[in-house]
Amino acid sequence: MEQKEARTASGSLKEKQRHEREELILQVAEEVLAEKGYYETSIDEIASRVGIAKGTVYLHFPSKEDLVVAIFRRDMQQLLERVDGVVCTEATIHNKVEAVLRCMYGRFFVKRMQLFYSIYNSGDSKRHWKDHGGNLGMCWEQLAQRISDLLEQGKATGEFDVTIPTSVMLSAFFSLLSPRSYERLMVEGKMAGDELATYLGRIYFKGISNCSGNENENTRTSD
Amino acid sequence: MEQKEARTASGSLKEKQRHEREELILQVAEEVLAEKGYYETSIDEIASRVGIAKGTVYLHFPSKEDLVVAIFRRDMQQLLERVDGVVCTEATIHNKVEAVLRCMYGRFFVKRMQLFYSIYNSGDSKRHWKDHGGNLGMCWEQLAQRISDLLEQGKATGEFDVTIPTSVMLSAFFSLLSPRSYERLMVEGKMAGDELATYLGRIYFKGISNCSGNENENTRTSD
Amino acid sequence: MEQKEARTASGSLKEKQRHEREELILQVAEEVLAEKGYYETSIDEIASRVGIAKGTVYLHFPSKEDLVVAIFRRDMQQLLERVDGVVCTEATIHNKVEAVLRCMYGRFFVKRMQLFYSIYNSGDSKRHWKDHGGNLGMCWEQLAQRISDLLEQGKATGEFDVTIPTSVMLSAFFSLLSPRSYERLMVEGKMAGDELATYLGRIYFKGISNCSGNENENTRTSD
Amino acid sequence: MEQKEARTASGSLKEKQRHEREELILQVAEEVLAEKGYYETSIDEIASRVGIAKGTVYLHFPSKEDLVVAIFRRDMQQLLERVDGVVCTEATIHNKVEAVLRCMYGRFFVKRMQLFYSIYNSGDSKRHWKDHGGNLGMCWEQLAQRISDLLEQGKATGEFDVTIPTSVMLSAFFSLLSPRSYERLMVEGKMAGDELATYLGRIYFKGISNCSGNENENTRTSD
DNA sequence: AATGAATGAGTCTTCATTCAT
DNA sequence: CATGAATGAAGACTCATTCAT
Repeated sequence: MEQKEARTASGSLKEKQRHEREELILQVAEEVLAEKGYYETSIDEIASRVGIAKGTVYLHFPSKEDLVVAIFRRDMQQLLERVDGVVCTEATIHNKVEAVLRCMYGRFFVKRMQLFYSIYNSGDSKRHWKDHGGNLGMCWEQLAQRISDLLEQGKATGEFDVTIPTSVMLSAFFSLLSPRSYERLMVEGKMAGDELATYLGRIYFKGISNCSGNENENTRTSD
Repeated sequence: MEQKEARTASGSLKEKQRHEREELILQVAEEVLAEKGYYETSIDEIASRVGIAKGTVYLHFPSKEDLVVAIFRRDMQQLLERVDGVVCTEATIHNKVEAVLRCMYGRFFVKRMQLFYSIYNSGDSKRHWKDHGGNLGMCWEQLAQRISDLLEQGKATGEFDVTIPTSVMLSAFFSLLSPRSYERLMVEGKMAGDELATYLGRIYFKGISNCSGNENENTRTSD
Repeated sequence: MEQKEARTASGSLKEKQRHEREELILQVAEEVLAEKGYYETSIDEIASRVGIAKGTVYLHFPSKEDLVVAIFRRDMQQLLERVDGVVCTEATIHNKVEAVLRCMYGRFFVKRMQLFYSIYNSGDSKRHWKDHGGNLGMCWEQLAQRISDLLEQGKATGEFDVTIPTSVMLSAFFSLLSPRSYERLMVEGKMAGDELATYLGRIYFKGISNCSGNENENTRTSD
Repeated sequence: MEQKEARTASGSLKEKQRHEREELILQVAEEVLAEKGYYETSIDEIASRVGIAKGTVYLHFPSKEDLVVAIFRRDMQQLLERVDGVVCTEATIHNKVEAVLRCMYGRFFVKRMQLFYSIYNSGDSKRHWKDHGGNLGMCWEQLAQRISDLLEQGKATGEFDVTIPTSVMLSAFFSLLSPRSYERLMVEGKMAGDELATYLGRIYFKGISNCSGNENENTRTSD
């Protein structure tokens, strides 16, 4: 009864609460998924870690898959925003790409990226995620497109090596660090996330740069 | 007494057949696993694809996990042998590393590597595979050690950039191509496996080479 | 706030229902187990006899073993309570032991005891039930202790034969009737449960009594 | 070829060997079954303990059940022979029954009896063993008959209490010691098998004897 | 809206039994 | 005969999903 008074107000209030809860579920789910992997994570665990009932999760996400897809999308959105922010800058192409690299391999996103990798590379991805693939793929494609564009521009300005296909550059960019390797370096190698990103960047950019790399050339001619 | 010869003979025959069957299971299992991932692959499916009964699989491998571990070990063994073969060569360090790279990313091994990646990076790997981890890890460590050694040697000869930690070089080497990216480039980009390996090699070696990469240096100092 | 009361109320309601369901499962399971034995009883059958799904059983009992252990415990508890009730009485030692005997071999408990016997004597009990054995054994020990105490007291008062070790008396007490024999006598011999208990009691008590039993003594000395 | 020479001779030789092997299987099987129980014992284990192939067991016994039945029968046969030997004696009825008791609970047979009990009382016996039940039951009945006769004779001579039904006496006789209790007393109580049998005999015979058991009578009148 | 009990399809695994060699 | 590889039925257990409250 007392709820009737302000239906519109409570509507937006409820809406806000709903959104907050959804966000919380996404955060916790991402955490658990990153920790245990898709198949070892049960809806039960997510719900209990959030402190809600299992059914409530289904009130927000129609299936486990959809939950994961939502995480993908949310993170991709964030990443895209950051990337777009970078692209609009007045910096060098090289610096732009490097900034993007820092986004993805820096301490902030690497956890999320790990999750994507583990699911995206889990073999069954083709069939299993096809239904949602449209959306997922679209997000991913957008990101890939942004980076591709940057790489192409870099080639145009003569910064990047035109003899290497952009698609390969792109793949290499995405593959620079597997989740597992990351963990190794961070935990066993006690390396800071950003330091790592810096090193990887150096390898990558020297690798794709247009510099002649003449010493290499010499060694290469020897075979 | 006369049975003894027969026994050894039939023993080796049986042994051979057993080994063949086992090999067949391993092959098919590897295939299915690569296709569907660990969790989406059921022993039932492996068995029916091989054309045998479920129980027969268990005759050779005491559990699903053991089956996967056996695949790991077998492939690692092969890879290690190849790598060792390469290491013994009289080639440049650079060429040796490149040869190893071709092993791992060339048409032959990439499928296997994909499986390793998908399982190794599946998040729960730490806990789930620990029991067998000793063995698996050992195989993997051996491989990593071989490559680390090569990289260190390359640094010593001045071929590789000493300012980049070997561990990072190693990780980058292992991560050059994620299974998913590979598939993309092969299928959508219609790129030959070896061609791909060549491009990746160029990026990687230029990336870790000791060349000054002065253009890059210039752009880098600008930030 | 208004939910809090409801929550407690509904909590206890749910709790009650849960308990009822659990009790129902225990009853049916006990029945089936007694009928078919541990290994021939499948969770599926228990569930379908209760009229619920297999999973529901696992909602209450984490494993088949735990289900059986729960039955054990529940029945032991009941039995212990009855025995304790008897022990507190002002009756003769003899009468107390007889009352306990009636508990165990009377119509009420004999079914349950049968189940215990069949599992307890199933050969692999040592290994198989060890984990829970702590609890189970404890219940059983308590019962055994009560009866041992009574027997010792009986010896002290001169009612029972001090020349027979209490441990043997105890074992004989527990073994007075095997489940199978019970069934025979009840079904084929058309004997009432309590009548049977009376006869067994007579044999047992005369057997352990301190009476000289001179005829026997005579015949025994003849060999 | 060399086998052809003495087909008849070898026939009986083979026959003997076959019988020896069968006996060996029975012995080992009995051992394992007593150790692990029916359901926890696999044909595989029996075969490997005997040192033969699994299939060979099936050459002698068409099924696991049949193997167990054969053990039953063999042991029952032996027991019956001993009992018959005892019955033909010129001893007192009491002594005869006691001798039978020593057979069953003495060190020699108790292991076998344990196995019988555990299977016979395993709940599913009715349905599960029905096919063979005819035979098994027959053996058992014969034994029961012998003992019943003795008990009846004892009643006739006034040695045993005529007010207790023979069927109850018989059941009590068979139930005097459950396998589990036996183990307890032997292992924990460090009691010799024969000593135990003596104590049980004393309880049992005093229990079924015709002695007035006046002290007991006194205590009994007190309630 | 939130809950969490109930569901049941799907998986791994075991083992008695068969049969080609 | 002996073998032991192959079979496949059966059972314990999990967990995403549904739905009555």
